[in-house]
Amino acid sequence: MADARTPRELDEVVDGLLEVAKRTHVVMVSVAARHDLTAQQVGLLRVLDEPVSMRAFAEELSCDPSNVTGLVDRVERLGLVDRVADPDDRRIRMLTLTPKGRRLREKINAEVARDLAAALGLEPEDHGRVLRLIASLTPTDATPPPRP
Amino acid sequence: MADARTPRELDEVVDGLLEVAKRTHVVMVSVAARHDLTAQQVGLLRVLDEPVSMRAFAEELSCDPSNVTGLVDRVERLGLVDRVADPDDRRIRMLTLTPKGRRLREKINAEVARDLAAALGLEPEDHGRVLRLIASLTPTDATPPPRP
DNA sequence: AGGAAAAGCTTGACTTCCTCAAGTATTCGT
DNA sequence: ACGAATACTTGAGGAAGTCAAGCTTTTCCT
Repeated sequence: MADARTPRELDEVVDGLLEVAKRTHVVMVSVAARHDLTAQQVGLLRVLDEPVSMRAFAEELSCDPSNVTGLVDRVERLGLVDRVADPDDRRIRMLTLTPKGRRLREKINAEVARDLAAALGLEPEDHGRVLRLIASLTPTDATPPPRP
Repeated sequence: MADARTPRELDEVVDGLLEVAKRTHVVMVSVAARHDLTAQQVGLLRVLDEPVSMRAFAEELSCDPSNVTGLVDRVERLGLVDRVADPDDRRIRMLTLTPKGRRLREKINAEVARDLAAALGLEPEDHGRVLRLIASLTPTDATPPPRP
């Protein structure tokens, strides 16, 4: 409807979101580095509250399965994760935290929360608003949109 | 104190923010791929509304300057950016869009806005709320470089 | 049941991104 | 004027990503 305001505003919203994403990434990298890990390795730990197949994790990351092979190789070498064969389907390897991996996961999650709150200036009284906003944004169905 | 609610809520906020960051990244990668670029290359184009030194861009990315050398090499090879010598300080190379680069930048910015809005389910009536929230979050002073 | 197709993972070749250490040019400070 | 700092590049090397090809196991079809 030839509304000139909306696109202009949208540009500012995009800038803001990209800024938030950038700071989030910087936090992930710096928390990871503190434990001699990479941001993706921390991402893997975060997902592994419960075991997940390599295939499922590749989809979570929107990446090729062969990429996950290398990622898991490195994390397994650190003794944080095991590949556990699924008894019902021997093609599947379930990624499972070792006790060491689980301890590190708890510690790292706490640090991510603390540092991210600091990086964004998140105050406790903001939580409600942010949660409501996030809930309304992400269209809970994880539909990755442009599927031509 | 000893408020058990706050940390629990904070965890949900963190999850939401990471989800937003993830979708943002997916959008950047897919827009970039559509033009045979990478997400970082698109990031460079976005920054170059006006010329920027390599040093400044490395700080923007929080990365080592030598990384920018390679990044710019590739984008220069595509004819999107030029290294222009600064007449006042011959150490400095100002990154400058070529006409081709500028045209591509406009097109890509529009696509990022459109696809990001779709990926997050951003409605025009959300803009105001998002903008206010973003403004209150990011501790406005984006204090990157104390400029001597 | 038996064989082709599909699913889950790995391997190998290759690119990009990224860091660190070292090196070159240029400018700044005293 | 000379040493220190700044801006960038180069080279070595790791992590992360893609694609194509291959192996094993499961599923599907008839």
